[in-house]
Amino acid sequence: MPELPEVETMRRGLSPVVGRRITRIEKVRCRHKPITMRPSLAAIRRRITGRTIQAVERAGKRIVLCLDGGDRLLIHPRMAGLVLLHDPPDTEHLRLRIHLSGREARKLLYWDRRGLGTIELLDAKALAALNASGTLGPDALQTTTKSLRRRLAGSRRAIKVALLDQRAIAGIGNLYASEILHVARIHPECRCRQLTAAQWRRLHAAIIEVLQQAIDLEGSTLSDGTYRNALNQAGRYQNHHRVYQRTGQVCTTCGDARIVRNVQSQRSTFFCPRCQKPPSG
DNA sequence: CCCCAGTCCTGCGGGC
DNA sequence: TGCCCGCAGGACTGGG
Repeated sequence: MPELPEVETMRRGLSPVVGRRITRIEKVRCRHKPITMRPSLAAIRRRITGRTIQAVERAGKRIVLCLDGGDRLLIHPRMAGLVLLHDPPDTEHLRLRIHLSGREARKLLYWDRRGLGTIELLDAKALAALNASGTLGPDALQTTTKSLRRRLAGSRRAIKVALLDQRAIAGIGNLYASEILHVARIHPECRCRQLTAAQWRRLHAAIIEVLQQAIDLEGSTLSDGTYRNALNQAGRYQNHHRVYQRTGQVCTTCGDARIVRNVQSQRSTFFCPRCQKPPSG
């Protein structure tokens, strides 16, 4: 499931497309339901064919292709989407080929096993409106202890649930939320309001540490094998998971308690009951 | 403000 | 062996 580290890895892998012109957008024949595109594929095609990709950025869990003239193509892989330069995992779920000028890396591919991903074209005005709407909070890697507190400390929500709120902080998903809280030694059911100054500092440090290490190891490829980088290679951070999908296994930090799974907001949470003390009261 | 259930979508694994 | 069901969860929506 692409979260910040996986999307950042994809973004880095896409650097060869910078400076290229979009020559053709090809919808791949696919037996599955088409993915959501806004506006329609035809309209996107009309507007961006012939444009040059000036930069590849990331906004939370979205890849942003910055085009000359100010338009932005936002690719949001959601659960099972990949943005690739070569060799998709299979051809059955290949959705889109964006043909580019130049000699190498002439195709930017969008592959999506579940089809939950979305592709949106925004002009400068729509982009400004999106930024103003607060739909997408500040990037998790750009937060400070102070900004984290300012955005979350007043909430009555459990910290695990709040970390998943992209309006508060962008980029953290279900996997990294559990990992981050374990590093920070904070129980996932602690209410934001009850966290101490020391806990906020540890939380911020853990966000940076976990996300940065995961980026260094090119993200997590789970047993379903879906996530790959832009060159269709697996990540390596899954070998460093402390709690995620480790229910019943001994915690590697305390070497004593076993990892517990519970459900918050209909989502699995994993934690160590010894390292992460439950909230008092 | 916040919570919850439902929705989108497909593949996979468990149970029978 | 095959079928059905539930699960995976990011983001959004509608109702409370």
